[in-house]
Amino acid sequence: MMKKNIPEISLQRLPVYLNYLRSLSGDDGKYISSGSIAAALGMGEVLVRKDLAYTSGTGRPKVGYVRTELIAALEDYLGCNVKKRAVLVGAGELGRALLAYGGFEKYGITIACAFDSDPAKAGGEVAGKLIRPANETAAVLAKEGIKLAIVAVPASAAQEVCFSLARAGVKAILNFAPVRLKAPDGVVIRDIDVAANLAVLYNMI
Amino acid sequence: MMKKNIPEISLQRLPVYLNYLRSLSGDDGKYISSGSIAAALGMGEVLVRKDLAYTSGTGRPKVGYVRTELIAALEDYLGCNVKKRAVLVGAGELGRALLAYGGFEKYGITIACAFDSDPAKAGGEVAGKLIRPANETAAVLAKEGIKLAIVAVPASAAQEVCFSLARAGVKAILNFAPVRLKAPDGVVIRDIDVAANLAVLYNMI
DNA sequence: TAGATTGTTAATCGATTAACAATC
DNA sequence: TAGATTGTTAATCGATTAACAATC
Repeated sequence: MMKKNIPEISLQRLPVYLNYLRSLSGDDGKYISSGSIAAALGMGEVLVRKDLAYTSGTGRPKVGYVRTELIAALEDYLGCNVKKRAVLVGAGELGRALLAYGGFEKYGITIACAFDSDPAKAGGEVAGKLIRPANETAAVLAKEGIKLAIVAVPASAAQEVCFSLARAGVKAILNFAPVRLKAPDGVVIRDIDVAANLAVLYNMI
Repeated sequence: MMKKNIPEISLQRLPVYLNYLRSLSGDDGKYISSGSIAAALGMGEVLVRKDLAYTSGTGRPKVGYVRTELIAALEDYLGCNVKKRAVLVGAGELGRALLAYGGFEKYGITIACAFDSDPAKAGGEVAGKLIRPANETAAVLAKEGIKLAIVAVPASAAQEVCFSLARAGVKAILNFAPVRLKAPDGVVIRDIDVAANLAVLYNMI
């Protein structure tokens, strides 16, 4: 299903490199080596080179990588230059915070609108984004050809929402409800359970 | 540093089991087998047994695990019954959503208060939780002996915030700023970059 | 008892790291 | 040229899965 033959775990690290490279200013020099990236991020330098090799961001022995070229290679590989639209389902506290969050644009992703099953919320707007009634979901997704969704509904509703999104053509779901969602055929899912993450950290102290 | 000798990756799965077991109702039967847990969560059954063995939630051949005992073992192992306090730094959109989020209580974690460097926000309240001025951070953390923090400040400020939290005695940080934070000695960090997660998903379609 | 399920030991698989030849 | 750095092949490490003995 994955278009590219990069291991998922390497793919997940690409945004980390991209963020770091973007955070450097012009006067950090034109070139950057895998060793200095690795040191800054606390990783092994061979790992960095291997990951970067997947993006075909190609370095030069002795000098390293041209920072701007590497950024461009990563952006290109990750599809940052492809305009994509996503929807958000569940306009509760977290949902509204995500609607207002501008960080998706870095990756070429725009949140088109939100859906909520509460009629009292429908019609409202957050950060200029309309909250629509849940029963319009399938129609809007089909009409706009949207493939990405963020789920921020209560745990009890999440799996059902996931199935309807899949029926409406969604191919990737980022889920914030604290349930492990079963993935419908041809749909990729990533579950982020914020509270569980903090609980796990506590156990690592 | 980790108190227990469980692999981190197993530890991260424990909340998944716990959520699933809690979601079952009483009339799903007294016993549950590793096989049925595995099937429900889409994982291997040996993996489930190995993970559960770390919690000493011990099963009986032929019958499986007593669901309530297993839940108790997981809660106990994860420290859900130990009352813990956390603070939130950065009361922006996401920060305020997290302040209002009740999901931490499942793991025995209470968010005590928030801090924000914007004087206009200080003094405000979200879900009954006070937003205090950033310059009170060290004093409050020391006084309350708080070890857990959630960081939801802009990327440019996150590393500095991380260092001050560490100086003030924080041992674990859940970071939502899109930067890989360097971990001060004795501090564990988990970075969650929401936008990057969605971008990665798009590349897995 | 027979059969189902656990817990554990051994085998496999995949990811990371080490070694090193290529090269600018 | 010599030295630094890349890219790749081989070795290591750790996690998952398979096999199976123990047992209720």
